[in-house]
Amino acid sequence: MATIYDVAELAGVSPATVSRVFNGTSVSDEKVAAVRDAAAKLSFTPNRTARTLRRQSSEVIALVIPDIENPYFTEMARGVEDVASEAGYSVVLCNSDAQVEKEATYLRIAIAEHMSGIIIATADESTNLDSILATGRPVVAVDRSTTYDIDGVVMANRAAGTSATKNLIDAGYRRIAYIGGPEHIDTAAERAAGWRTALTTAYPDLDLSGLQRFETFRVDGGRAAMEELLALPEPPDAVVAGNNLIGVGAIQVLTEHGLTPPEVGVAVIGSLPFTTLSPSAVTVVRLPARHMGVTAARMLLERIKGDKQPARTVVLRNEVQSASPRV
Amino acid sequence: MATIYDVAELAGVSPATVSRVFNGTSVSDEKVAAVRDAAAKLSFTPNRTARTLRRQSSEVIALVIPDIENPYFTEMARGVEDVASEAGYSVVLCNSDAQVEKEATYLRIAIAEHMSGIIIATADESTNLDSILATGRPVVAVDRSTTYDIDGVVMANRAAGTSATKNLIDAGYRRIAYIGGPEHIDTAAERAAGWRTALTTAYPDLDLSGLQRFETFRVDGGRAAMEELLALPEPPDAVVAGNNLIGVGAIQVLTEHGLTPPEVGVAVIGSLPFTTLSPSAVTVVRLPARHMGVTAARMLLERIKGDKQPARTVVLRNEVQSASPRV
DNA sequence: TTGAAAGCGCTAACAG
DNA sequence: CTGTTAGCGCTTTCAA
Repeated sequence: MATIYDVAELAGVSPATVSRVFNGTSVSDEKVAAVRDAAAKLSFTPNRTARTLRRQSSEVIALVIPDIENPYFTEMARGVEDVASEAGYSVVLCNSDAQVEKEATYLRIAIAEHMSGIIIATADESTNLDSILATGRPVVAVDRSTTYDIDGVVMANRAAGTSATKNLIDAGYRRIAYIGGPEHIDTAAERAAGWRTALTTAYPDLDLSGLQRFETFRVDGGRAAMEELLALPEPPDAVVAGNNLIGVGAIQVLTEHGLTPPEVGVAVIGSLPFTTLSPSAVTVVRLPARHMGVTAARMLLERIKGDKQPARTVVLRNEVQSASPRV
Repeated sequence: MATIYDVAELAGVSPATVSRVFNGTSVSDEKVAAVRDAAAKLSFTPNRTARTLRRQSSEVIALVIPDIENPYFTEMARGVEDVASEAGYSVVLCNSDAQVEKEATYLRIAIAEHMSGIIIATADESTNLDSILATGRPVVAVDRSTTYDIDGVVMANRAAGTSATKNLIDAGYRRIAYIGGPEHIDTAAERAAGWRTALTTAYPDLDLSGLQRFETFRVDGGRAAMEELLALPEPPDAVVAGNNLIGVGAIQVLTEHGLTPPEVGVAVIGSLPFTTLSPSAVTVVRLPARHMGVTAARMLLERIKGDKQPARTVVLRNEVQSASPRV
């Protein structure tokens, strides 16, 4: 690997000049040319590690998510990546697997590797951001809010819960169950609150007990909860799924029981990019995951550049795509 | 940020001793204790950048994939990550977006950041690995084979094409189309070859012209091709999808046309983790993506540790999950 | 505009 | 077992 010294020697200049050429500070045209020539001849690539050590920061941002296999998060990652790479930053994707310890490890690595910022969808409400914040690095929370005073981008979760439920109500369903993620994740709690409000407003006398399930935000969570609901003495006639994967699990179980969607109403909070369902069978509250990633990345980049305004939280609107009316 | 000098001073030892404590070389028990104490007091985290610069290698491996939104690749990433983090390595996920230029950028970063190895599913047959190989870094190819003499892990692609097709033949279909990825990607070509062999063996007089489509390995590719096939004067009565996303697209279009699967036979090469189809409607050739990631990571780690045996290629067997027989 | 020189924080000889 | 010391390759004052 050629170093800046090799290039300097070949170009007949000082190492400092080579550095300047690669960092865009003023150097005479001839020397620029000479340096570029020499660099090309030696196929020189600046050593980022050395630069990082010297500068105490690197053009890398960490994106920490709880489930890399969830298309919702990969779609978000796409958004982050597009903005970041546009700005010359690379993105390190870290999968916390919804475990606080794994997450802590990645946070430690982010510090030790001098990464310049973090975008994080926390694993848990117990995620500790103290040490990372103590280093002064900007952190943007996505998808889930935190108790810290930092920038955030979230979905309109309560509204999502409400519109999903209302949609089902308008379609004529009544006993509408809700399957959400872990209760202590605010995203899940908010969506559940939206469901409860919509339902009790429409049917004040409906007994909600047994109709609400908290599960993992995964396909198996949706499956388990749906099986339970179906086993109820008085099963629901519709269900709101708290996220995309729960929706998939619930629909799978319904299908297996011969209850293909409009028969039991289904509304899913989150898109189902890879379903093969007829698009009109299920109500989908689209969550703009890519947009969330884009927004978070932009905010982070501004902070990295030194923006000092008070912490902001952006709430992203969602869009309901109704199922066709029940026949 | 505390440095080893701060820790050394507080612990009353030399910086070298601190370094030794954190790298597991022999230090007397008392000093180890003193150092650990001091480190804890200062909440010291070793600076990885400095270590990397000094050691000329870091415990980071790059995983370069063409589509981060494809569950096949994220499942693989999971496998890589599990093995890597077990061994104390972190994984940087790089999305080449099937573009050779983006891929080249990431490869350059991998060098410049001293990453110790690369696992890559190449974007294209024109991917150039020369410079990365010139640095002596181990590279493992996954999913797609390359022209380089390096380790690889691939699926039994031709066999996958054959069994998918045979399965459909056994179910009584005859005009079986094939929708695959770009012809110049060997994965796609091999699967197509398997389809062709199976079909011409069973029906030597069948005219295959028009029945074969090369598209992008994405949902829209599957959709477009399926629409074309359906518009044929003599449309196929079944279709083999060359990967999971193409399968999703094809099934979507069929559903929209009222031709739900067993009506038109469908076999998909690759799993459909998020479909809501009744599992018995479609034949799935399961590709062990996670296992591919695990295998690749293990091979890479061995190479990093200095394994010098000749390049190996591992071919992973797949497992067919048949649709129920046509009624 | 350019060069000399001093580190960034760590590791690895080399002595002791 | 432990300390001293010389860099890894780069950036960035400070002078010229």
